[in-house]
Amino acid sequence: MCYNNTMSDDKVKFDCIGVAVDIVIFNIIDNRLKVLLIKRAPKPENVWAIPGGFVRRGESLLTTAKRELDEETGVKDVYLEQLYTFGNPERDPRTRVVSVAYFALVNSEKLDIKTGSDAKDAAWRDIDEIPKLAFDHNKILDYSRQRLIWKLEYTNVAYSLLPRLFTLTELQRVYEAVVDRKLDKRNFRRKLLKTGLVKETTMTRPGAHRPAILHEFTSNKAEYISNPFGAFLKK
Amino acid sequence: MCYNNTMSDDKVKFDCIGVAVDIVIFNIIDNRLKVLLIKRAPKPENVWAIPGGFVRRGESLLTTAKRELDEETGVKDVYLEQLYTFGNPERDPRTRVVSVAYFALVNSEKLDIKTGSDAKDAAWRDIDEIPKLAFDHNKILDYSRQRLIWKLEYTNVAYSLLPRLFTLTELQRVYEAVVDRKLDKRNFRRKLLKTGLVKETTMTRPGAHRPAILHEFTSNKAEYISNPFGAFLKK
DNA sequence: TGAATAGTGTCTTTCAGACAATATGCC
DNA sequence: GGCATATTGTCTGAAAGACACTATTCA
Repeated sequence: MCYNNTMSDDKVKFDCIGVAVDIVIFNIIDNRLKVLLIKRAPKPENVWAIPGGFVRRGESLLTTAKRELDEETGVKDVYLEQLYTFGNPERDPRTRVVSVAYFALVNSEKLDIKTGSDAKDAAWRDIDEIPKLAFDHNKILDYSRQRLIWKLEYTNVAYSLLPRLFTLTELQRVYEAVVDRKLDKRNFRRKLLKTGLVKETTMTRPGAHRPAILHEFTSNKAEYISNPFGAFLKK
Repeated sequence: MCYNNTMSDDKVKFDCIGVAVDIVIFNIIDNRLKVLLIKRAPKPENVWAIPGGFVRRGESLLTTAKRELDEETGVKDVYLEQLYTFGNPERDPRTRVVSVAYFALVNSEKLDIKTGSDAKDAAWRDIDEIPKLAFDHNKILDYSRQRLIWKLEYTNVAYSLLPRLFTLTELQRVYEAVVDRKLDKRNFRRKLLKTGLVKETTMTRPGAHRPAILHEFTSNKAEYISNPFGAFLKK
């Protein structure tokens, strides 16, 4: 049992439960959807897991998430939102821990994967090649995958997964990687233009063949879009 | 600081944080969307709040939510889902408490509002007449309102807010109460039929005028619907 | 000029949104 | 028959979904 320290008629008594924040960090590498996994140093040792740690005194949940994210990837100011809270009594065999899961979207432009004190190793793993993870982390990952699909359907967060300048084909590859399905190029572009999500620049991507026009997002703030992809991304 | 009780190389150290579950309980009364509020007996005293309590040893978050719901309303087997977790360090001035908010949908058919030991008083309050609540409960309520709208757009959970048999006008009133806007009767029914959400029965509702055909839901399991209201319920 | 990728338009069907008259039961 | 509520259909514009050819650059 825990108690707070204030005067007696304000006394609060409650069971002692650890509160942790775990983060699913998504990235697109080589047109594939990847997740950052770490190999745990603490128990359970040498098992893959998603990054996370306990909430510290005075930290909000979001602050904890940002700190963990910075420790693992060295990035700040990325897309980050709360996902779900997992609290089954047996989810951590060591002691009672409630995990508030967050999910983050980063792009490869200026990533810097560190190996923090908590982790022996870190690696980007393809979403379709996830090993058995510690605790209930596979469940958390399933959940975050669904959320990501939904986010691409109804918001503009795709900007978080790409560098500032990109081609329309690259953007389509992001959507295809997330929904795990080929999309029709003409319909995708028609739909995309209606959303007002992106605009052309005057630059092109030099390549082996016809150069593609580079685009940028009209907004780098997370928001709902006016003509969401909704049904378009569904089967 | 808290520690678990196992052997030393499994030792886990973490700050002591209370984990509570608070529940937003929605109901439709007289065609208006209502929320169950309680008047607190513990500090802060005599302030309205949404029902809730600490997670007990061995309880999952969902179990806690079900227990609280039963204590407050006497109902079981209602629609209940996790909403969001609120964890700002200052949200409870007594001590550090993280609140996992749930939201529940009940119907008036067999409600039994109790006054539990924690609450001096309980009342259904109109969603548009919510007083200043304890802690950050007003924020929780705002959040749950948004979630409810979304749920009606994309899932069949409306069945939770109505008795087994209902008229189409009554169902429309539920949607109107939630989105807080009048809907076109013909378009609503056309859209509704496409969803496959409801089916006719052979019974009618006796009344002062032309009787309406009673309908029932085709499914009483929460699920996404195939032709969601989506855009229809938006402005 | 051939290879590879970028970019573009039409047709059909379905859905959203606006709109008003008829049907039925009760008194 | 009058009243109150229940029930039903059409038209128009927008979006979804299927589908194939032309344009440009480089080697």
